[in-house]
Amino acid sequence: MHTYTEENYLKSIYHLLEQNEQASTNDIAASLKTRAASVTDMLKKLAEKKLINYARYQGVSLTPAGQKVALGIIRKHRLWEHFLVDKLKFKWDEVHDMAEELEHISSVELINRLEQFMDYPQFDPHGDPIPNSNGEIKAQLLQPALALTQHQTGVIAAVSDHSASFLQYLEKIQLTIGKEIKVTEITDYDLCLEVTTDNKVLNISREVAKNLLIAL
Amino acid sequence: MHTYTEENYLKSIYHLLEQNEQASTNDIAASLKTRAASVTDMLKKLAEKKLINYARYQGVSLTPAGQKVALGIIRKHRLWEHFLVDKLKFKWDEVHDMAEELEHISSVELINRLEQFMDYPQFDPHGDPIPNSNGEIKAQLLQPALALTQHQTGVIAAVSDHSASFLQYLEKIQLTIGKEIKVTEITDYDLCLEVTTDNKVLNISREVAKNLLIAL
DNA sequence: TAAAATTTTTAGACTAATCTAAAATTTACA
DNA sequence: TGTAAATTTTAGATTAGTCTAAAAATTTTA
Ligand SMILES: [Mn+2]
Ligand SMILES: [Mn+2]
Ligand SMILES: [Mn+2]
Ligand SMILES: [Mn+2]
Repeated sequence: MHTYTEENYLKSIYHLLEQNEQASTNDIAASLKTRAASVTDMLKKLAEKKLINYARYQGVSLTPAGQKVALGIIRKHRLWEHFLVDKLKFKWDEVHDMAEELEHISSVELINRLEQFMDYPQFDPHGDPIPNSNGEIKAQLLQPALALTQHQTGVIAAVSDHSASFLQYLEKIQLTIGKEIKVTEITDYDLCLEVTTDNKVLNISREVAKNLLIAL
Repeated sequence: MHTYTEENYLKSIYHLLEQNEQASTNDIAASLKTRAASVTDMLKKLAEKKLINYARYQGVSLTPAGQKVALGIIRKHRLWEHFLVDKLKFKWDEVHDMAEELEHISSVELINRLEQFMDYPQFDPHGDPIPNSNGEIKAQLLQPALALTQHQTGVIAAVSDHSASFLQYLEKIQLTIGKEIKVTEITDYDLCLEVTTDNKVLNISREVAKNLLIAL
């Protein structure tokens, strides 16, 4: 169908447009660890195949066809991550690189069976929603823990930093998906939040609170 | 480590040497659906990397390093096939093409966990032995059902034709792995064998009997 | 054992994806 | 508003893997 590389470009563009409302040539290059000149070449090719809308110097958007491909890859990535954690007992910080390979396994039937085998999970190990087999994805209503006011309570639903070091840190301090936290104090002078969970009191930096997403 | 293509060449050479004691340039080209000229190029590259022993016009053999890579790919192929049949409930004639892709997923830890998840299976769905994580593989003692004499009994252990049509036929007549069969009559004039299994009498052609492997 | 047939290798070209360096265009701001 | 800075595109090369056509080597066979 499409090459491994084309799939990665489409997924990358999708993710950039999720956050930035803009997917620039340089941003795509950075996210794929390649060069802007290479990106321009590929954008022409993807436009030729009607997977993106592209005009020189004007940035890109995904066509419905391109969006469908991107969501198919994201669906596979997240279902495989769920499998690795739920069935093979990997930790949530260990699965991303394996899923980067597994997401390109072409069979749609395989991924549908895998989904059934795991009883139709709705979220991946990092709290991200899993698109269904029609490419439909539930928008999540989330806010950073940083936005919580004093004495407010919330449930950790996802993370916005997927780096292994951040995930390992959260694991260590036991701030994982599903945990309820209460902001017991906000200290202005040292930029930290005091949160309480499981009757334990923790101090987390504003940087950590920014990347910890709370269900609305 | 090695490219997808290099891995396929090594696996192909391994399988050819299993059967033929010779892996010719043309045989490799046929098995990989490519051209002899392309094979020669790749053989030079694999020799450069010390994965095969190669001298112009003299054919090839695998070095210990090449053998190890080949067995690693075969291990992954067979474990994934077992997963697809045992856990995802695919039929034995449906899994080969998916395994051709999955065998190139690089993580060794992933395949070891998958093996553990399935309780260390010894054989894939077609009766082929699964190499262990050290690349050791048990040699199977098998003979074609065709070699059975009248009134002799044997257990079906594997197949030597892996085509979907052959596997579907065996499924239909219920001659599957593990079944005990007894040769009740050998008819010289129409080239068929009469076999009895589960108190049912079946007639199978010599071609089918040739590809049905019996444990010794 | 020499010609014929077959197999294998070489030569030269093509595609997908990448790169560096330079040119073109857009954006920022003095 | 015009110059400087940043971004993006083009030009020209490179690498892995593939191809066809032709040459070289081996094997078969008469
Ligand atoms: Mn991931
Ligand atoms: Mn994830
Ligand atoms: Mn197979
Ligand atoms: Mn098999």
